[in-house]
Amino acid sequence: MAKVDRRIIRTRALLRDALMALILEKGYDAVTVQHITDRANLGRATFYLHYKDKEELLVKSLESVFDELVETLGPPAVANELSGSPVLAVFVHAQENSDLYRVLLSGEGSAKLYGRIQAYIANEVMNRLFPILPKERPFPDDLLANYLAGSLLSLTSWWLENDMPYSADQMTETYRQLTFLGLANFVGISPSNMVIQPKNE
Amino acid sequence: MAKVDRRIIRTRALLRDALMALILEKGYDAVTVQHITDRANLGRATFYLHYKDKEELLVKSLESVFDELVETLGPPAVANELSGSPVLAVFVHAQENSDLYRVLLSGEGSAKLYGRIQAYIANEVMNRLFPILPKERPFPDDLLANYLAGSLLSLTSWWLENDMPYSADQMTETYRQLTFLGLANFVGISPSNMVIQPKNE
Amino acid sequence: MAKVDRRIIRTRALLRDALMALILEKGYDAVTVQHITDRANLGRATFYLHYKDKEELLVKSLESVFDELVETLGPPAVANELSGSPVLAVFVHAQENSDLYRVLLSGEGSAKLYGRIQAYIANEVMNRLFPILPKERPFPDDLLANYLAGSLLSLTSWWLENDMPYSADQMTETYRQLTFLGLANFVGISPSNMVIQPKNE
Amino acid sequence: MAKVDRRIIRTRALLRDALMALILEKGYDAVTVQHITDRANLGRATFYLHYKDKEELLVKSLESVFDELVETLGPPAVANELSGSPVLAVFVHAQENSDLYRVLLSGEGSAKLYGRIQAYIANEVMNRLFPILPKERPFPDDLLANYLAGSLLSLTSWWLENDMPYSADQMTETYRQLTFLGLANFVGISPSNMVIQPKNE
DNA sequence: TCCTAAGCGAGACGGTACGTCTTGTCTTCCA
DNA sequence: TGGAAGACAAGACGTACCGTCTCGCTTAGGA
Repeated sequence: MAKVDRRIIRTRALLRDALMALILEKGYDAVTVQHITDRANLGRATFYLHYKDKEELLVKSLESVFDELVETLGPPAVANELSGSPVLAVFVHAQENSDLYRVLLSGEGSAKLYGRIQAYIANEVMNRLFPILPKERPFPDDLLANYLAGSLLSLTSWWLENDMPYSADQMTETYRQLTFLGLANFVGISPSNMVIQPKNE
Repeated sequence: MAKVDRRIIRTRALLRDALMALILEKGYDAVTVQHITDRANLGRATFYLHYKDKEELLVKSLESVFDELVETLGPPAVANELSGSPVLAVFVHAQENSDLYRVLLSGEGSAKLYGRIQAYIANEVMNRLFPILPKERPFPDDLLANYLAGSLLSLTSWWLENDMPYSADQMTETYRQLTFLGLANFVGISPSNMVIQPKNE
Repeated sequence: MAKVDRRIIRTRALLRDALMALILEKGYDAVTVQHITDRANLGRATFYLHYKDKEELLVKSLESVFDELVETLGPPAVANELSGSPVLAVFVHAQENSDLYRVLLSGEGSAKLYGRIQAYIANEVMNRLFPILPKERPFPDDLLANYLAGSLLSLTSWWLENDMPYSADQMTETYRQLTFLGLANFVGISPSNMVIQPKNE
Repeated sequence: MAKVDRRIIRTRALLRDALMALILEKGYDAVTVQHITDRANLGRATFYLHYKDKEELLVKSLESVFDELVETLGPPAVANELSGSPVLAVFVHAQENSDLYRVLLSGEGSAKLYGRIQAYIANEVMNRLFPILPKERPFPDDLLANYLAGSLLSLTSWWLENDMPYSADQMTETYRQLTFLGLANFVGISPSNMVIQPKNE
């Protein structure tokens, strides 16, 4: 078994922490490898012993952050009974790591990253929500998963950028109302120019 | 009045076209100023006579693309009666410029860009939709606008990445159903773990 | 015709001078490109606009130094009558550039360089001396040329390393006596163990 | 007395052999410590347990090669009667180790090395030749020793680089003729521009 | 129609970051 | 204790872009 040198653990933690701190300070694009290693008190060459480039460090580092989130969710099978809403978990996690999320979701994070997070959430939606929905669904699963993930991230972005004016519970409820009940329930009408004829072909 | 040299028009058009072509070929980040000017048969220094950097050229260039879209929408005031759904217009525009949208929305576009587009759409939503909604709305306007814009972009992304398996009309209807009628209308239930108690404070 | 930017001339001169100064200070191997450009007040990248690496700068720079020497020799054809001894010219040139020669010939210069100089001199010997020697020569021309060049450099090395205890004239005469008259003329004997039987085959 | 671990002997031999093989393959400068230890199947750190750097290993290794040569010469005192020409011994040794000499003398060897070998030979010349020469000598001893050593190395270089077209005996004779009898004996003249007036001061 | 200010091509230059390579030191384990 | 393995700091390498800056050429549009 590959026994990992304890120094490696330490070095990687230093790099991860330095990267996170620097992203929050100046945005992902503006951070250089030199900055990271300076902050971590490591040689620049050492960086390359562990990661191919900035991107790889970021991805590996985020994995550990999101692994935390996934752990709080528990196994998909029993999620709906035991562990409360996974949506709530996302808002809570975002609240606890608000600095990080703020950077990732809007402004300075790389677009690749945003897409990756959305895909990640969409995947979780598929695993957790769909098993408890009726078999018959009028839309393709991945369309739906993508839509729900995108909506969730939009709300989260707005929430963080406006300094979290509501509680995580309230945001969860808002999300539920918007996605499950629909706007019509609240505004009373479907505006006329939204009513279009189904394409006849 | 300072009459603008025709060469300036020409040069800027060449730069814009070169940038667009190159983004489609290799993604925004991978494009360099040198690439752009090579493609446009211009000197690199010439680029800087017109734009501060790649970003500025991109933004200015996209403006012209989206101005096109806005023109098809017509003035907000009469939108709901005359010009059909603005949502449909977005899907149609995305279809007509699918290569461009694909790059912008997923993968290689800069995150800043994505945010800017979302904000742009959110703004249009505010201008066009809200005047025809009831005055009383249970959510903050910008939350709603952001949510609707995010949902629209999510659907558009999914659509383009899956090679547009539906018509623009169908996507518009899907969007309407999801956002206005809500998921509950289709799946019949609001899953139990989504029902949470409003925070009492 | 390629009109060379005057800045280029200036930049190359700065680089050459910086290299020479630094070689004298710390030896060729210890000089880095960064050192050179720092000394020359130029950006490091600028170096690479002009030379592939340190070696190329050195070679190109030495060419200009030795071109100077060759100019004082004049054309080979008339060398023996008009311009005095080319050997003397070498000693004089070495004296005038003693710092440089000291570095090149012993110690810190690269071996490649030493070989190149010897080859250069050997070539000049062929061009200048052989035309005025009798046609019949008992040794191959390049053996002889190499021998004479090597001897000359050996003497020059010794001379410089011992702080030039003789004049350039005296060194020239010494060289002439050793190579043309031979040791036997001065020590009277050919030591017994040097007398070997010609190989009969 | 500290009995030297047999493993140490073995390790050093491996390092020496690896270095020699690699120098022949790619030249001294291009060889790295990593290359050496890879070839020797040793850890890189092990190298530094035994030698300060590449240079030290080289010098120590060459000592053993040249110790061989010195052994064939026997003690200086009786050299002239018993052991044949030391010059011949050099040519023979060079022939037997021609690959090594080729690298050391021309092209890729370090200049420091070349100088060291020349100094080594000059020293032997002083010890072996001068005792059998007349007391009165018109040139400083070290000038002479250096000259003879330089000439010998020049000839050896030429010989090896031209694939040894003559026997070691013939080279020895050539050397004797050139250095002891002088060129004048063969070409008949001392060219006019070599005749210079002694400097009167 | 000329002339003059401008646009432009060409490319040198100072910078900054990159990812790679080598060196020499150190520490931890194994035989 | 000698050696293997390899983490690490240091720092040079050559490359790639960036944005700025001249320098001349050419050319459009006002005199």
